[in-house]
Amino acid sequence: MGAPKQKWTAEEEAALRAGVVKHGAGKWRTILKDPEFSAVLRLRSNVDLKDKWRNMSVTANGWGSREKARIALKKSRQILKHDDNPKVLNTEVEDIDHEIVIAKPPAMSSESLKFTSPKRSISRCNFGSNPVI
DNA sequence: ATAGGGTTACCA
DNA sequence: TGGTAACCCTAT
Repeated sequence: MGAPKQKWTAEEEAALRAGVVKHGAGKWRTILKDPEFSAVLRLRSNVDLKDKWRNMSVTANGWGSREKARIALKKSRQILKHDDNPKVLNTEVEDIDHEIVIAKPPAMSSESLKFTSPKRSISRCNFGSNPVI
């Protein structure tokens, strides 16, 4: 009956950040196995790490909040049937910069004396390799 | 084991 | 009452 919800503390967030910066995102199991982080993330699970990282990335981003979650929640607060989506023409690609070097959803404590990246602004080097016409 | 989705609880 | 944070379950 004791389940007062485990609120994440700065220590946990720091360990999570360090783990992702050291090993990389998606390697929760490895991070959790690390004795250094396991000291703090000892009661945490791989799912918890992913959950926190997920919530953090979404909350500290362009989304005023977890709008996606909020919308899905506000929209119908319950999973709708698969409902067939006409799926008109869609030539848009998902893009998405894949992992690697994509860490640090929140802000840094006090470092980065060069890159002043307030958030994650992965400016692509322009892929439209279309040299004139 | 990892990623995604959905649900619940707590706080403002 | 609303929004945010966390936890559990399912699928890949």
